[in-house]
Amino acid sequence: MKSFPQRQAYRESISNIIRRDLISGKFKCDEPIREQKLATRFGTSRGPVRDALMQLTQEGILQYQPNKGVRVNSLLTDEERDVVVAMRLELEKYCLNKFILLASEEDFENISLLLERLKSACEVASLPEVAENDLALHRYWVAQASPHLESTWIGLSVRMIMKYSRLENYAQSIAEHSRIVNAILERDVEKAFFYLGENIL
Amino acid sequence: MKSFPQRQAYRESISNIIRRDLISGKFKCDEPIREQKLATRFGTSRGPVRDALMQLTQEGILQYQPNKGVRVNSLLTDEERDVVVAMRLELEKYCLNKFILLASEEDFENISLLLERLKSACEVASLPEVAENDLALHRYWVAQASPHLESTWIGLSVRMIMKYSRLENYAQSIAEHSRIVNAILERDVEKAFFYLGENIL
DNA sequence: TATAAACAGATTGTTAACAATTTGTTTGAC
DNA sequence: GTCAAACAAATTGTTAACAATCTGTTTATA
Repeated sequence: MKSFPQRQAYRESISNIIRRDLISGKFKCDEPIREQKLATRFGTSRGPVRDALMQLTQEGILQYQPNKGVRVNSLLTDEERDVVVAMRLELEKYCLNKFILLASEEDFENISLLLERLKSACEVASLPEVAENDLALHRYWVAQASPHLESTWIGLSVRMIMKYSRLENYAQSIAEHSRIVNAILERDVEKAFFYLGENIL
Repeated sequence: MKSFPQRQAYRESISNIIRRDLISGKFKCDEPIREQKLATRFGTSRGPVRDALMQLTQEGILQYQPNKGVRVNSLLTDEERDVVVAMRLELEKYCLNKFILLASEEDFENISLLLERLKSACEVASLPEVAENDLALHRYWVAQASPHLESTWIGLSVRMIMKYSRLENYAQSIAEHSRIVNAILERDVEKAFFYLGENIL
């Protein structure tokens, strides 16, 4: 496990919150996003907000136009989503394999905990929370296996979820992730790959 | 073809220049990058420079630490590079196929021009220029086929090149890209895929 | 009425100053 | 001399003010 930086930068906290709002559809598509409004909401000046918006632009969720600010980007086409799915799967398989080979007991405890959190979110049936915990679980093994590729992974995953989310079927989501985590705990790479492929599509 | 935004934002121009410097290795690995220094160099204040640095961080070229600024990120491992190659190939094949189906005469002229520029850069044998024109050519069909995925593509491609560049063999680079472009002009998808696969590895 | 110019308001872009943090150096005690 | 505390310099983080740009409305003119 890695220790957190002393103080997480404003931009990170802010972009995380805005990203959650975007995933849960709190902003309409093409609706302009105003910096001052967000600044007052977060109790900061426009600077850190601009940073956060720019980060989300780079992730592909928002679209930037000079002198006009950012808007919610249009969704991926079906074909683009297929490509993104393939890329994410490629990336996550690599990470999952490496994670299984190197994971410590502490890692096992952590993903078990993250799985429990996902189950709780599913029971409450709150879509944004389910999405957040789903991503957090996957993100764990990506971050452990390859910090280099973590931000690439986020961009792919968030846009995948925004385009079309299978998360509404909560029971299925629990089942799929339980199978993946079990395979990891048994250090069974092939099985983990199989269930991951069933989950990411 | 798309028209450019009225005025390209500072951040873009600046990050493009810094990216080129990074590709050509003007910054040592782990060398800290100072905002003020760049600001005076570009004749602006630190604001736009911070934006540019943040964008490059998001692309994975730089690494950010709170209160410590950014440094040149460590290179991908061999395994990570293989994954990135596979992802980029997946993405670029999709774009190339779509581009071949939809390209206009003007598009053909544009990629022919970009190919000529690449040849010129190869004759001058200036590595950073070769790299820039190589990327510019590929970027053209990516941007035309899928603006949505353009920024994802940049991140993958730049880090691929930085890890290990086959660009030193200028004659080969010319040959490979000529074959790809010819296949495009003939609208021969299979052939284009084949030569693309030989080029991206 | 239709069109275009002029204006006013809102919003983004940039800058410089200030605050907070880190980093390097000096100082002092042992 | 070694170590640690205190200080100084450099650097990043944040803010508020100002400049430039865009957007919508009013007004003048034909």
